[in-house]
Amino acid sequence: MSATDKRALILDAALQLFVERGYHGTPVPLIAEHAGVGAGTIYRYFADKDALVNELFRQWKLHLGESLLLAVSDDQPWRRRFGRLWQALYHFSQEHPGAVEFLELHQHSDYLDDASRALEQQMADALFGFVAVAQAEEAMVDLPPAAVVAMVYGAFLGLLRGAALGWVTLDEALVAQAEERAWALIRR
Amino acid sequence: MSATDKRALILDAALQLFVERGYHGTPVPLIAEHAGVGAGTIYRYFADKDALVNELFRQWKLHLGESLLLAVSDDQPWRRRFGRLWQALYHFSQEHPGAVEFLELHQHSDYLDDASRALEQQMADALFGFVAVAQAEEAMVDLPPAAVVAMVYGAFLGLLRGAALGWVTLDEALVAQAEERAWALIRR
DNA sequence: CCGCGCGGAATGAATATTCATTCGTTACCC
DNA sequence: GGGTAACGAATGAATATTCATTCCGCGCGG
Repeated sequence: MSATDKRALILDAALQLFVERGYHGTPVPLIAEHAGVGAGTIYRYFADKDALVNELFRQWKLHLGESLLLAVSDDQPWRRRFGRLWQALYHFSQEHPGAVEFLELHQHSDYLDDASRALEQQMADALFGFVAVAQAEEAMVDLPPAAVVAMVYGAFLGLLRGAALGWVTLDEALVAQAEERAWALIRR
Repeated sequence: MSATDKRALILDAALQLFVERGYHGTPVPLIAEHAGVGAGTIYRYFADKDALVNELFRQWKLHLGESLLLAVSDDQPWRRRFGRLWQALYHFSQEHPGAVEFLELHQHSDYLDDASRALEQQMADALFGFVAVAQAEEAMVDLPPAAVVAMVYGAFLGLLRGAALGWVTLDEALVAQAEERAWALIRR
């Protein structure tokens, strides 16, 4: 097993546990156990628990950000670009279970460092920019871009949360219907 | 100072700290300090930290649930009933800062007891029922009621979160515009 | 080929710290 | 003065982190 494998095992175990129990609710030795490594091994790869969670945050924030920006970058009608964004969000959440939820965990984030916060701001600004351009072309409702992003992203997170609680079953059909409604939310 | 005052001080301090730092991230002595009481005093009013957080949860869940159901109970057109619901949510979040955020903290809730979970289910079912009736009268889009609630509530929480992060400024005007858009999300 | 020895990786028990909870004492009210 | 409420230092359990030791793979000499 290569070193990078072990590092990835630790990050994967931490992701799952942080989502299930929160950062402060997850003891480091439990992460080690789930990753199948010794507790000390974690400290060969990460300076401390804070460094681990920040690296996890940046990794997934970057990955998700890239996926969303890629989805939106084509030169297409706005309705279609929005559809690609919504679908990208859905597929990302299915391919990487827990990652989106983890990224949203961080209201409670004494532990996020400056680099992580800067990255979050950067990703947010990119989305705000997307909305601003659509508004300039009169394709999107004229609210503050941040409010548009907040409502759409919030609606999607609500669905994820409902799925996690067993209130709804997310499948292609429901997500497609939800996409229609989310578009109705923001179309001009 | 009466005993109930002290109890309320503890609950208020705990609410604020749990929202800022999460349950596991908040030491009991810190709650005591913020409440202006001794650490031991907390244990005169609550059996342990778990009992405290569960009581807090039930108190606010019940309070919010009552406000929302009251808003929706009038015999009015559906658009108007929805508007009252949305406004009730907004005013509640402004009058009781942190309470709505706190209630949403509890994905990570090893610590919620059966009574708290039952109450949450009950409140959710009441909202689902409201949606189901509106759907039966063909006033609301035909998604699973839980999905409708999840998206609308999610959109509102997104705005709250955006406000907390300084991305948007919530005021009457913005909330009214957002209400329009949220209605567009769910109207038939 | 085989076995020996070296260096880095991994380990997990031991340590230091943090935290929930207790309890002996003090302060206050009637 | 007796009883109740409050306090916060003390206690023990839980947790993050360290570190002395073991393990493992590889090269080299016989």
